[in-house]
Amino acid sequence: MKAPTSLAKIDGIDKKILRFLMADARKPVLEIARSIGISGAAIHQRLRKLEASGLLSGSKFIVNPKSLGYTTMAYIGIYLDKAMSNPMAVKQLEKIPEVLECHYTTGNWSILIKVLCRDNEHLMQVLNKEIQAIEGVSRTETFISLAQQIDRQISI
Amino acid sequence: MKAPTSLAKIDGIDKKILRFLMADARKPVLEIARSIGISGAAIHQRLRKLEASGLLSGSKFIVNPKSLGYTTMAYIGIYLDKAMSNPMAVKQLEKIPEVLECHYTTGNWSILIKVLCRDNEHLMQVLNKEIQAIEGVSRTETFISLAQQIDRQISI
DNA sequence: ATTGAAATATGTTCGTA
DNA sequence: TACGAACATATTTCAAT
Repeated sequence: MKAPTSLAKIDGIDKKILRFLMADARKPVLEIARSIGISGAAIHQRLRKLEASGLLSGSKFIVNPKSLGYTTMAYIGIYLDKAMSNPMAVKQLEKIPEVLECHYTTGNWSILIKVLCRDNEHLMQVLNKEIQAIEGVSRTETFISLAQQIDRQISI
Repeated sequence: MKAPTSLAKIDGIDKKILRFLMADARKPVLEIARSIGISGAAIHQRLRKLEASGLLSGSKFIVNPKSLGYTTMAYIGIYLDKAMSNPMAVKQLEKIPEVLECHYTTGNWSILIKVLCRDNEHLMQVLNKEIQAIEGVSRTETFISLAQQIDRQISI
């Protein structure tokens, strides 16, 4: 992945290609080619350019956490002591596999994290034994997601 | 995607396959086969089973929003009037492309959303002209993400 | 930037163990 | 489940426009 120095210029064909692949990363380039009416080689070249520009940062298989028994998602706002630097806290949070996202935020908290746990009991363990155990964490506020109703990427 | 009726049973080989594909959805199955020392046909068969079980819910190309000029991410807690039902609000939020996630949460707010905007001004527009305009939205609290320091899926 | 064609590699199915 | 072989597709490169 390259850090973008300037904005990527993409045209309508790029957008069509991206929309296909954002929905299904394994869609064959030749299928896309037939759908939008240009050659496979052209798409291949465009994808190389998009990747080189840093606009494409890879692809992922999506696993359904519920199939693995992970049904409890929550956001946790974390208050940090002044003494505790954000990077130090993040380093500790990285070691906790249940922490899927970590944001350095404006507002009440220093940090907002998203965690995924098997159930409420597991969430409680993670809160009490993992998060609260981090030095510098003074207080937390937890918001359990009862349902995730929207989940998507930037619209192209 | 199938809703999981029971927990998926996956073994070490399944995990290895998933780890490869979660990191790079386009990694050729035959490459994975060579890496872990079983035949491509076996992996193919396992992937079909994992998909049928609902554990695999597709794949995505990841686009870097910064390359498109989207640099401001924020979480917004939304207070809904009692009269406004959650599904009605979600229906309106779905129409706003800047809204990437929407959670029905416990705690202070009725809804927590994640939005992605070009800049602070764009965020302000979305807040004032889109979110606040939704009937039933009484108040919002915004937390801007100054930096996202962790972003990953469930660990397998 | 795009194309078609050639060479290489992969996806997919199937019979068998 | 896993395998290998056979067939169908896809990826990748390249010379030409």
